Amino acid sequence: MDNADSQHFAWLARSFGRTDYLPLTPDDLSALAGAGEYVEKYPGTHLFKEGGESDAAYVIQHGEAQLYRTRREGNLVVGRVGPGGVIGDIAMFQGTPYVSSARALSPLTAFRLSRSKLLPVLIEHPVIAMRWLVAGLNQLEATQRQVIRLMHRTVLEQVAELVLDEADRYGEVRLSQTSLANLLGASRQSVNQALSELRRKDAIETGYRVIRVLDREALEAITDR
Amino acid sequence: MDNADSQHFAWLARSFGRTDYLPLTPDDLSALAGAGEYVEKYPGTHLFKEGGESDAAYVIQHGEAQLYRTRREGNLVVGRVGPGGVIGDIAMFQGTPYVSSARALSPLTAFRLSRSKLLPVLIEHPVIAMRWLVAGLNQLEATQRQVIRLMHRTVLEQVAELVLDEADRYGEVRLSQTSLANLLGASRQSVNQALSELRRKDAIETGYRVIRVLDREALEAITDR
DNA sequence: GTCTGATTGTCACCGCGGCGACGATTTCTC
DNA sequence: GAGAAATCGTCGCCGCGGTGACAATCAGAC
Repeated sequence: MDNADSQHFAWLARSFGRTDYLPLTPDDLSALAGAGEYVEKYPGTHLFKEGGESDAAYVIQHGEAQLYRTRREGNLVVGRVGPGGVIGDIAMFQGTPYVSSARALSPLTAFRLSRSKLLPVLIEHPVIAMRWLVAGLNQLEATQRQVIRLMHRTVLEQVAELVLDEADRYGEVRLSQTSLANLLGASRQSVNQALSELRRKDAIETGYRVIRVLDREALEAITDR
Repeated sequence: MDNADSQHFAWLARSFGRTDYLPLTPDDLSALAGAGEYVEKYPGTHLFKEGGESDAAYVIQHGEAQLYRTRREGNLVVGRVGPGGVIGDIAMFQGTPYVSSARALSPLTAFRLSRSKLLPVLIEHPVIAMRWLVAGLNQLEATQRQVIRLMHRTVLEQVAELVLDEADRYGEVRLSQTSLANLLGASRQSVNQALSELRRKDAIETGYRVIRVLDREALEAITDR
C-alpha cells in the first residue's frame, strides 16, 4: 500500500499532490470522446516517462497513478492521482517533454487524449478549454496557499493536521510512521516524537500501523492556523 | 526602493513572484479590446482589494503592481507584477472573492477585463482561452519547481543564488542585508554570516548597501544545481 | 563638523529537527 | 512455533538558523 516508503520526498505528493483537480465533467468527456481512447495499465507500468515526447494527456478513470521525477539518488514522488485526475496536460500544452514519469499504482484505466486530436476539439468547444483553464488556475492558487502553510510549521503541527485529514477520510490512520514521515518530509523519529506528544495529551492512541483520534478538538487546537 | 522591508514574507514575492506570466499577446489584446477598457492608477491606489467581489482581471500595461494579503500582523507580499502581467484572473474565473489585494507601486495603466464581457469573448475566441490556459499551467509548473528548489536549502546556498541573480540583472546588488534577508525569508544575521563566508572565499566583496561579485564560478559552485 | 538614524559585523544562547543507534514489540513466513 | 522482517519507542549528538544584544561604521540633515 505504501511502497512510497522507499522514495524520498513523498511529502511532495501531499503538498501539491492534489493533482486530480477534476477539470472535466462527464459532459465534457463525451465531447472529448472522439479525441482519445481508453487505455488500461497494469500496476507498475508507465503511462509516460520523464523526458519522453509529450504527445498526450490522460484522464484517470479508475485506479491510481503515481507521478515521480528521477533523481541521482532515488526517485522523487511529486504526486498521486486518482479517478478524475488529469496528468500530462502541462507538458502536453507546453509542447515540452514530460517533466515527470507516471506509473500505475493499481490496475488502471485512463482516457488518453492525444494532442493532435485534442487541440481542434478545444478550439471547437471553448467551454472545455475554459474549464480546464479554471481548474489549472485553481490548482495554482491551492499550491501557493499550501506552500505558505507548509513553511515555518513545526512537525507537531503538521502531524496533527495530517492525522486529522486522514482520519476524516478513512476513519483512522492506517500508515506506518515511516510513511507519515515521508508524507511530511520529516524524519521518522521526529514524527514519533510528535505522536508521543499527542498521545501524552490523550489526543490520539497509536498501535502497530494505526492511529486513532481520541480528541478532535485537541488536534485542531494544535494545527492552529 | 525596498520599503518591502516593513512587510514580512517578502520572500514570497521572490518565490512565486513571477506572477506576470504573460498569457496575452498584443494580438489577443486587440481581440479583447471590446471586453474592457484602460484604467490608470496612482501609486498607492488599489486595483482591487482582498475579499472584494472579483468582477474583473487586469493586464498591466505600464508600471508595477504589488499583490499582498492582509494578516493579523502586517501584510504579506505575495508578488510583484510588471508590464504584461495579469492579475485577478484566478479569482475572476473561479467566481470567488479576490484572495489578495493589488496596489499600484508606480503610476500604472492597466487593461481592465470585466468578467461579464470577457467570458463571451473567450467563447468566441477559443485560441485566447487556450493561450491563457497554457500560461496558467506554465505558471503552475514553475511554482512547483521553485518550491522544490526552495525547500531544504541552506541560507548560504540561497544567498549565493540570489546574489548571482541580482548581479546578472543589475551588475551589482544594491540592497541592504535586511532586504536580502526578507527576500529569502531568513534572518539578517544568518544572511550576514553567509556573506561573511562568501567574502572569506573571495567570491564577493561587500560594502554599505552594495555587494559585488568577484568570483562567479565560486558562487555557482555553491548554489550547485 | 556634528548629530542622528540606518546599516553592518559579530557574539552567545537556544530550540527544532535530522541522524545514527539500540532494544522492544508486532507481524509475517515457513 | 521459530526465525526473519517490519515497526515502534527512545536515546544522545550535532548542525542550522532564529533571537537578542552590542559595538563599529556609514550616510544624510542641520
